[in-house]
Amino acid sequence: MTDTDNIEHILLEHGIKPTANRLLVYDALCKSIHPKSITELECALETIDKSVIFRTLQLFYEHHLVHSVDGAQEGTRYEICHSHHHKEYGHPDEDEHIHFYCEQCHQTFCIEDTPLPQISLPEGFTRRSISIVVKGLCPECTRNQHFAK
Amino acid sequence: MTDTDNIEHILLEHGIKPTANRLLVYDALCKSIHPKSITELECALETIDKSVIFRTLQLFYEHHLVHSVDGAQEGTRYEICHSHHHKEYGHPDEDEHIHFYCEQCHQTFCIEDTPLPQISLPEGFTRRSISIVVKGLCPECTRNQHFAK
DNA sequence: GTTCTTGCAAAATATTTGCAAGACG
DNA sequence: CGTCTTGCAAATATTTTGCAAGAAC
Repeated sequence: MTDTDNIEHILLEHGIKPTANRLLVYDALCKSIHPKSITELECALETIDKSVIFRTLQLFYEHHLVHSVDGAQEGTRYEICHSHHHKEYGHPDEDEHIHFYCEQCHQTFCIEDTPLPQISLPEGFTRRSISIVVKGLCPECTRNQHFAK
Repeated sequence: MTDTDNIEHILLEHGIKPTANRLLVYDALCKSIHPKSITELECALETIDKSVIFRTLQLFYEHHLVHSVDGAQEGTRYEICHSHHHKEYGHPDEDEHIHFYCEQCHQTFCIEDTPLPQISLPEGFTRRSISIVVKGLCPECTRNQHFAK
């Protein structure tokens, strides 16, 4: 599905020149269930420098190829944007979804089942994206919490 | 309103010993419209070391005295929690609200008018807090954007 | 005296930029 | 050539911890 040719095609569609590094970064993001931080990507892609990863993600973000997730610790995380994107500023992507950050095990989960709520902003604000992060304990840590009592 | 005696009272109510530094940090947060980062607080409170501010905010957060806002850049921001708090884990605070982060001027706004949407999580997750950050352009930057065209 | 808080220093982590060499067209 | 991309180094920024001195009780 997401083989090299495919990714190449996707990048081109978004106006990004498909270099080898970019294909690798995209691929790594695709293969992950959880959104990934720059550091994690750096570990997964030992051949690529973090500055390149940084600039790649920046590029991807500008071209609506990834979402950014601002979990609390360990910096921003990124994940592939699967929807059709909107080129005009002010149109949010369609596949944005809620994230859950576990304060115990520090993992970020994608909550895809729950629909993104409709949020109306006061006059004047232009929306580009939305980030909803619920924090607390994930199922496993919730269970452990109970045992601890 | 939020004079020293008052703040002292609030801290005590939340089980926090009201030291001089803590009163100052609380006071600084109260006086700000926008949520503040550790760095900003460090500038505003020149007498207090950032490690103390860090630990103070951590303490406040644990005791539901502040919310944390994960705007993209410049790290986490904090703001006073005005609602009654819930001591049990899993009860979100009541006065949480949406934030807007301007990607142009990098300012974080509190959107208090818009009600926080009801969000249901899958089974097993325990919620502690929720952070909703809409990103885009603030009214002023939106206006400038138009002129730029 | 024991515990908690503070300030300083410093480690650990994350983000961001400069620049020269190389790839691409 | 001229532009874009890369890798390395390094500057910045941010978060976090260790520890010893001092305050609080």
